[in-house]
Amino acid sequence: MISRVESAAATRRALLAAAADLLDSGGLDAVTLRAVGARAGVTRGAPYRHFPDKESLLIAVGTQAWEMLGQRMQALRADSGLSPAEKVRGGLSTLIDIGRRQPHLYKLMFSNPPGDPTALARAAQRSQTEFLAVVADLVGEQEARRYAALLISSANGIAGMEASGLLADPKWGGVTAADLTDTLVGMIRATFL
Amino acid sequence: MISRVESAAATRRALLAAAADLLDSGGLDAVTLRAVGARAGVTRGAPYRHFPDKESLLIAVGTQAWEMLGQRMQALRADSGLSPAEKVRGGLSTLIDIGRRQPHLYKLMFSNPPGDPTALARAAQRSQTEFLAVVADLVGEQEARRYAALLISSANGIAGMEASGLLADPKWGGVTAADLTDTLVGMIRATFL
DNA sequence: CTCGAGAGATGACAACGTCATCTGAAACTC
DNA sequence: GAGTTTCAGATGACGTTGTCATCTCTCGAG
Repeated sequence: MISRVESAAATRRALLAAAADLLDSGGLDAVTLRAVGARAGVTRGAPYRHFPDKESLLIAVGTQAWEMLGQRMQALRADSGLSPAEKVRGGLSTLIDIGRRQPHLYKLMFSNPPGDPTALARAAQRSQTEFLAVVADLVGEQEARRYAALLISSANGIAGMEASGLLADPKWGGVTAADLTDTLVGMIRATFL
Repeated sequence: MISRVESAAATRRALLAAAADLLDSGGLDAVTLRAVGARAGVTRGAPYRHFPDKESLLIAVGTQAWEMLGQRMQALRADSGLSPAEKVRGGLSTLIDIGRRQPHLYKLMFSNPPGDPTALARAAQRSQTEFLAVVADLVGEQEARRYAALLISSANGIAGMEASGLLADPKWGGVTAADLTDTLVGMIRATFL
């Protein structure tokens, strides 16, 4: 038997999953409270029992994504079979892969909401901390913060360029996101050798 | 006396200016066709005489911004008082400055519309070509395309991180967008010396 | 002078986010 | 176990939005 609080929690999860699905398949415009409710098996008003408004629901979806990324970053850092450079490259690739596979979710993760300007930074905490530690192994504690910020920013930009189709321009000679990541990590490594 | 076509063109310009103003001050949500019309001195239906739909209006605003950036890039390239490295740095700073001063416009410039996936790439053509030439002066024709793509992507990412407030996190030790740009250009220069 | 074209105004419609209110069942009190 | 509280969900309504069909009026060509 399912208790009332269990059922409520299940609905909340269903709403989050529905919103994430709709975001993936149809973009932000497809995420309407009515559609989310319908996909979760409830009506349009039900989400208001779990989230104060639509923006909060989207923040929750983005936070969920950041948390999963944080776990992957931690696993990457803990992987003893990889060199520091490989870990850095892996971290960047992980981020860029989200941008490629789930461009709308990715955009959500980096678009901070007007209502709560700190929501993103809070959600991104763990991912960034893990990545910072990985970078420190490569470039040392002294310069870690600057280079970690640069690397995350660059990876973010590469993913964004790819998502908006700007990288596909023949002007760039068919360069891929992976090429740019390699170039970047190569430059970092050359700088610290 | 103003002719009819002149007045129509003036309305079109007024609509574009109104949309850009509203975007700057209140973000994308503030750009409603009714508000744009009101600010341009017409009613809500008038924009449909100049743009097929709202998305087209926004594309036009973004295209305008890309064109102005293209002009600035050209002027930068033509400036004989700057070294190649300074030109590259200037180009990146110009882009990042737009991100800082007009974050909503900046986001629009890099957010590819569902209706016309090639609109952005077309609008960005000139800016990218100019920047490509500047980069070629620094790293040579051979590697110019890859590094230009990397630099634009990175600048884009830096601007995005700054705009979403993720750079302000104390974790990064108070690093600024300018710091990251300098670090990036410094690495490029070191690689090609 | 006539008339077609086109810019703008206006009314209407469906979809949206949101709120107030209602309903019913689970959970708690005695 | 009966009565009461609580809360997830359903429903109706409202204001706003993008968009379309239709109407008006004025400018410019013939």
